[in-house]
Amino acid sequence: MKLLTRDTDYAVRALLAMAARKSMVAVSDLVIELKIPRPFLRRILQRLTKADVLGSLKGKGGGFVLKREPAKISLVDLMAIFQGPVQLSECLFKKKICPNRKTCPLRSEISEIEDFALTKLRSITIAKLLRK
Amino acid sequence: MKLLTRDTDYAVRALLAMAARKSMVAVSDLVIELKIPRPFLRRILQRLTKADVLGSLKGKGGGFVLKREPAKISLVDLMAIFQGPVQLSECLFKKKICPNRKTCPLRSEISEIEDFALTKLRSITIAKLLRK
DNA sequence: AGTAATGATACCATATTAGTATCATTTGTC
DNA sequence: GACAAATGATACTAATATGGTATCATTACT
Ligand code: FES
Ligand code: FES
Repeated sequence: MKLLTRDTDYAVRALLAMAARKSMVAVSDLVIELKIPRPFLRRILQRLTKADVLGSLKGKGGGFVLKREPAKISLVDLMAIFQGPVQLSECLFKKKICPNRKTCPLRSEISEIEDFALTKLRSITIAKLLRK
Repeated sequence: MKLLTRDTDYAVRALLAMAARKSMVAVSDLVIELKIPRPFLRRILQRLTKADVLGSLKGKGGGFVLKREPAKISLVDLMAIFQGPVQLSECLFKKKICPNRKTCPLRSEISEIEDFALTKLRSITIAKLLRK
């Protein structure tokens, strides 16, 4: 089971590169550095901009900048942006097996897994990854 | 993120039905009870048979029976059969970010998530689900 | 022999993921 | 103001995974 999709993966790499520079960067530059297909990377950065993780400047000399602190960008955030919210606790069996969700022992186990995963994933931030 | 795929889901339901009966059942009967498309269910049961969870008997009066104890059939087992082994700790970033896996702080966090999930999922067995 | 079952396998349909292409809009520079 | 260099928006194609179907061979009971 894949935990991260490729968008998320690329987003992390791009953010790491940008966090290292701190200044406005054009996609062209990042493409050279990261070797990610240009239009694909563009779309990813645009989504990050919409999500307010990046800021952008149009026109000549424009590009993208980090807008949020690296310590405040975690894997869950990025997963949420590119893969939808991390929720493993959706009813596994679509009501066929457990009659009511309140007393379902399955749900409680799954919820624990989710909580655990969320905590861990939240602790992995761009800042943390940068320190290496 | 979907934790279980539909095959797994259906497998659980079928196994529950079979565990309740304990005798040889033909697909036709299960189809009526479970309302799962017949050829699809057939393929699922065949895979379970290959995995030695079920036994089967060909020919008239044949069908499938539970071969393994309900307490020894867990969600991880079924996930492994239908979705491949549960391993979340595959290197997330394909070597681009962490130079060497041994000292990777990410890996340790992810491994913890995986261990936790595995333990929980292993504890959910057909027997346990049946007790309701 | 005939029939009712599974075994094996190939096939089709749909959804998700990965990646591309294009045109509009903004902005700095001459 | 014209031009060039950037992003914004969006629509499209390709590849893969999932969900589901169809078919024929094989086995076994009657
Ligand atoms: S599995 Fe859905 S409520 Fe228990
Ligand atoms: S993310 Fe792959 S080794 Fe750290």
